Amino acid sequence: MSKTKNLGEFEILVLAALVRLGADAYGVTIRREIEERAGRDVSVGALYATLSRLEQKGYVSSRVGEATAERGGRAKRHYIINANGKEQLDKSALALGNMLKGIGPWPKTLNLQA
Amino acid sequence: MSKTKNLGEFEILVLAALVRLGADAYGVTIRREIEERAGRDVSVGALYATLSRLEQKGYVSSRVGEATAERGGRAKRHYIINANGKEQLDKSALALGNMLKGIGPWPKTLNLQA
DNA sequence: ATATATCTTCTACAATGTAGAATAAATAAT
DNA sequence: ATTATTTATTCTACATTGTAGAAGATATAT
Repeated sequence: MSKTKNLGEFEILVLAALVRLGADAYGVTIRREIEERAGRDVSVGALYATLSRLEQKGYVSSRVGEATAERGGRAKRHYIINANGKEQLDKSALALGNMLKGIGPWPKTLNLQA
Repeated sequence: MSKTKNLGEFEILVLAALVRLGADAYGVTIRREIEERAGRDVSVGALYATLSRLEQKGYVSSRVGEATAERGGRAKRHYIINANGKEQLDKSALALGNMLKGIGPWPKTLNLQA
């Protein structure tokens, strides 16, 4: 049980995207996942800065991938959330969920209400 | 439809507390609501600074209450979320919900999964 | 070699988060 | 009427997180 440090809102979105994407997670896909699913603009600078900070805190790990791009371009840096990061994400999600449930209305597909 | 400006994580908790508390919302009760329900320490300074900023942005309104305390003490400042603030809160909740749903597990009472 | 495509890093600043001391303003006690 | 006590807000100072866009790196295509 590591120390809880209160993730920021954007950090939460990024960590959630990492969980969703699994092995496919790198800059471009993470950005697209958040923009599409959360309906929110994401600048590249904001994304990488946040990923870097999350890595410094030990919540994610990264490795530079093989240069297997199909049409040229720099190699991808793949990101993966680690146990510590998942733990923080769960805590933040639980706190937010407890505060937000029942005060909708939101679409049925969201199902935040208890 | 006013401009969306991406609420911070703590701002979301505070606005949600205002919705929950309704007319009973003032410093002490807001703080207690977040500490109990979100399971998170809240310093008085952090809370009032955030309330002040939310008011500046037009998301909440406040008024100093009558001096009807039963055992002395300064008058309360009552806070109320306004339509603009509720709109932002809903957007943030929707974005977070869409990213977080299905990646639990969380307690059944949370029901974040779709 | 040079162009083009893909992706990450850097720089600089704005906004949000945080804690604790200080202050204010009411009633209660002497 | 002073002083103590209680309740609550405001102030001060700084740390952390959020943000955008330019710059740089590195691959293939021409």
